[in-house]
Amino acid sequence: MDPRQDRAPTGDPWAELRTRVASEVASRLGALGATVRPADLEREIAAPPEGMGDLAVPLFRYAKPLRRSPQDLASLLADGFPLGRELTSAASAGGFLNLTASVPWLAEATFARVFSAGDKYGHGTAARGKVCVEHTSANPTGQLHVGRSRNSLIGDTYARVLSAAGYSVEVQFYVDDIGRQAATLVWIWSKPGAQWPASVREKSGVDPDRPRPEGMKPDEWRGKPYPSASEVVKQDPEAAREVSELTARFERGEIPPAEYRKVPKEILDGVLASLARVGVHFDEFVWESDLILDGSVRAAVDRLSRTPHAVREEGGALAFDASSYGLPKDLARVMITRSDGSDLYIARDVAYHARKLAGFDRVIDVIGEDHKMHFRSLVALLSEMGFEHRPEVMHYAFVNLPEGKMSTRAGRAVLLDDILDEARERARKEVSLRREDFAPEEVERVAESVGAGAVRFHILAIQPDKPIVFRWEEALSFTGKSGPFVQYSFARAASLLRKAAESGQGDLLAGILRGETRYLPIPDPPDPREVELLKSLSHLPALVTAVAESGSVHLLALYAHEVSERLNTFYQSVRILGGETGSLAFRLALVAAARQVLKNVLTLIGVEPLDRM
RNA sequence: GCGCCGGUGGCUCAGCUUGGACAGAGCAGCGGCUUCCUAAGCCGCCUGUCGUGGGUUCAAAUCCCACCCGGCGCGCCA
Repeated sequence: MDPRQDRAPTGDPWAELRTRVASEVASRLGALGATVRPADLEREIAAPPEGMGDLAVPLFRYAKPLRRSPQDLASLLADGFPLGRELTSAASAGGFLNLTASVPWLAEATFARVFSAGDKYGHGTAARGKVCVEHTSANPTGQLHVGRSRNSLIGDTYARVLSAAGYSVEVQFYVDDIGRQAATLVWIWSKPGAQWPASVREKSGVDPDRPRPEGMKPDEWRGKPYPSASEVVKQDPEAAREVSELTARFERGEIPPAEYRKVPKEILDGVLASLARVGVHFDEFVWESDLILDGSVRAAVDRLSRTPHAVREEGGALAFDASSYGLPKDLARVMITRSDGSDLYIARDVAYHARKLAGFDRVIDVIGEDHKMHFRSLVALLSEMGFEHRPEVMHYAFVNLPEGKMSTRAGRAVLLDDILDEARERARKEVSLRREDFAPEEVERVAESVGAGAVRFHILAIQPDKPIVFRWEEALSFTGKSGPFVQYSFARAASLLRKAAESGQGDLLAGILRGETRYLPIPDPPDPREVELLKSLSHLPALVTAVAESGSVHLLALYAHEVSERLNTFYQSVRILGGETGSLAFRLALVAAARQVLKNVLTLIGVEPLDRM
């Protein structure tokens, strides 16, 4: 009989207790004459300051209607509060009812969930709907810089969290292969070298008649002529005409998609290779030009042109008056097509979102804050077309450099590839210094992983709303609040468990991992550092739920740091193997649970858990 | 000019949604810890008018208003 089958508990260890406390308090307040909804009260339950228990019920708002002081109410409630097996004390303090959880109960509740759910600990148990997360969607015009990759990291992490919360998630990359930018690059590369404008040849340093140089990524090589070519297109009307002609021919079906997309595809592949280094992957690529070729864009424009707020401009361009959708007056005119009848980006975006809304319960876009207005317009257009649910958006602020805005054209951008390479170099030095026992391949593997972990964690640990001023030294930190610190803590736990198995505790450990933790002897009193760690471990399920709700992915990184810190403090202060026999099982369980929690949260934030580093 | 977002110790950031108990971390600085489970660690010390001013409240970093500073945006680019 698998013990996991035996009433395997799931979810948040605290959930039931909170509900019980809320209903108890509500009924007691009710007896005093107040009308209190348990659900409201449950929401109000907070965490008291350290050392004052685990759950705090604020009583201030009930004081006035009951004509008693909050302090009185708290003492009244604390007196004879039913503790059961979960609670060890109920105390009144400054208008709060503070409840302290019993450590044996919490240990049992947490361990049972961690070990029965394993890699799924913290994940939601109910299946939710289908959600589409679109992120990155960078124009295929060259290498990704760290500003752009903030989009990828936030989007990727959010997708992981939604999936953990029970959604069926599809991650999409929208490839704009037909806008002016990509078209410019397709245009320049469609010409033999002899026809390249001199300025492009010079500035890009690319000879298109030669194959891609050894060791150069395709996104770098293919992207090199972009700034200068785009300059030419801006200056020279003939060049601009050629670009328009090229896209027009493609839209008429005169150029096979595979041929037209050759260059964008190569750039995309290069970008994807870089993103893969930081653990970012996609399920689906939607090529913008397909939406044109299959008629979706035309259908969307037709539909929009027949809506009451459609406006035909003087030159013949189609616009849309969005003032009734709450857009600021001077921004309310949204342009949909050009005077020459060609459609603008938003027209194609509407077609794309129409398709997504039809196929998913939730549609989430991760886009930069510079697109806020665009998104609002998009939502207005979709509503006008009659879509009932709206796409949701996660905006993030830009990553700037100390010397100003990041700009590839101004040569002021930090490329994702470059920061990752530098991170790997530094990690390699650290690893070789510390681990002389590692084979060269392992040094390499760990260095890549630690470097990527540092970069990924650094970007992710900051609230998306906050502009980041990017500094190399900070992004490459391997200590303190960093990815490698969390990886290190995980490796340390993993190492200890290996040692435990080697030193004759294999059976004990195997039992713990099978979830046989119900009658684990708990030290009495437990060390406060054991309790702090245990409490952190118990908080993952509630956190995942909250982040799935709010999109505050940075909280996961901060949580990973908190667990690591508490694990290290605990680890440093007590002896686990070869310590007091009475506490061995409990401490091993703590380490095993911490290892599992760190693994799960690292996976959520896309940093690789390393068994050795 | 208008709109949206940010402004918390020397630096980088949590906390603000749902006001509550002394505002928390990391880095930097200073001082300790390794015959012992990975020192990428641990312990201690130092540093704060929570941009400014007003308001609401028993209670404001958190809510409201005004202003200041920074970022982003403001119809035929994406």
